[in-house]
Amino acid sequence: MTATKEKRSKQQSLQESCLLSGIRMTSQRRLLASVLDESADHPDVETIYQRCKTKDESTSIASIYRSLSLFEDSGLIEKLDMGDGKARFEIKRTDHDHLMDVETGQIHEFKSQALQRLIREIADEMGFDLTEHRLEIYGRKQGRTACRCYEIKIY
Amino acid sequence: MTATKEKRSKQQSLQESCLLSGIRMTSQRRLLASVLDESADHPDVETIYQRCKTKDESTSIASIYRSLSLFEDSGLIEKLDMGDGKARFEIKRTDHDHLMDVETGQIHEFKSQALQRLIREIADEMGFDLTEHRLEIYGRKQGRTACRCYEIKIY
DNA sequence: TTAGTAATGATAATCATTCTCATTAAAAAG
DNA sequence: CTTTTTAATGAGAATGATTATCATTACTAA
Repeated sequence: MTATKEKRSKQQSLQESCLLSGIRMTSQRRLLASVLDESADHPDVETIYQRCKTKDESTSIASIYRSLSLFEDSGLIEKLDMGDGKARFEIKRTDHDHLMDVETGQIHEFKSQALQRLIREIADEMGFDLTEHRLEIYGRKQGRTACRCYEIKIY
Repeated sequence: MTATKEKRSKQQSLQESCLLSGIRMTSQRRLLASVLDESADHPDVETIYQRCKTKDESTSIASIYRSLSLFEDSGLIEKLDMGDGKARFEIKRTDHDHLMDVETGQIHEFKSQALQRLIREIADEMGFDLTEHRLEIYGRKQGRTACRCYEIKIY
């Protein structure tokens, strides 16, 4: 298990993947793909929209949603659910999962071959071919004391 | 790893857990807790609301949301995200996870000690104390052929 | 009982996402 | 390289799940 801190490898850009998937590439989709290619974090739709708008003022949020869905349906990007009501996206890499710091909200990526293998085995034992999985681990940094705010009543 | 098909064991009802957690129990919360106690499936909020309404016509959807959040914040129930926009709930049992049949949408539960252990280990290796985790496996029943609809072009 | 506080029901407000539709751009056909 | 056909876009309206507001009701603690 190794934490992955390095920036996304540009082995195959999302733009290229789109072409290989036979997705008709328009200037808007090219822009969106490039923004996602350059995002090493896990931006929500509004953030993605703003990043696109920086490069092309005429960007429409409707097209962002439409294209994100298209890319997702083609299996090129992945939707993350981090508890808040907002969808977050990243280029799909089936080789890693996420751990979220419950105190700071920071998202950490990690890879575990053992985990990937075990999940596949479980699906198999249940008579299913694994399509994909979604795992989010929530944790608190060790050595930091839990400090939720409790109301203290003084008598 | 064993699939759990039996109905929820009534070892400790949600109603009891609420009392132990110091939650003030009103008739509405008692009703909601009993409805969840009797639900062996993974109902969404609207369904939960309807089930409560059957037993008490005056039930308000606002209170359902409020009480579900309260129970969840107290760690007594768990919110599931199955891809559609609706939150689904079940009484929290940290000992099992879910596999979703991508064809039928049916949710299967399973237990895996190995998986629980591995997730805890991963968090630990990354310097975190595991708070909880959220795992959904998606799969296709073995022996069933994938049949997405492709447009076929005839020349 | 009687404050004082918290919970409820009804409904309005919010917010992420999806839909509509007129316009524009791309692909196919000539 | 125009014309025709089809798909994609932008703007904004519509939707639908969830949350907030507020007057009313039900607990709790003296």
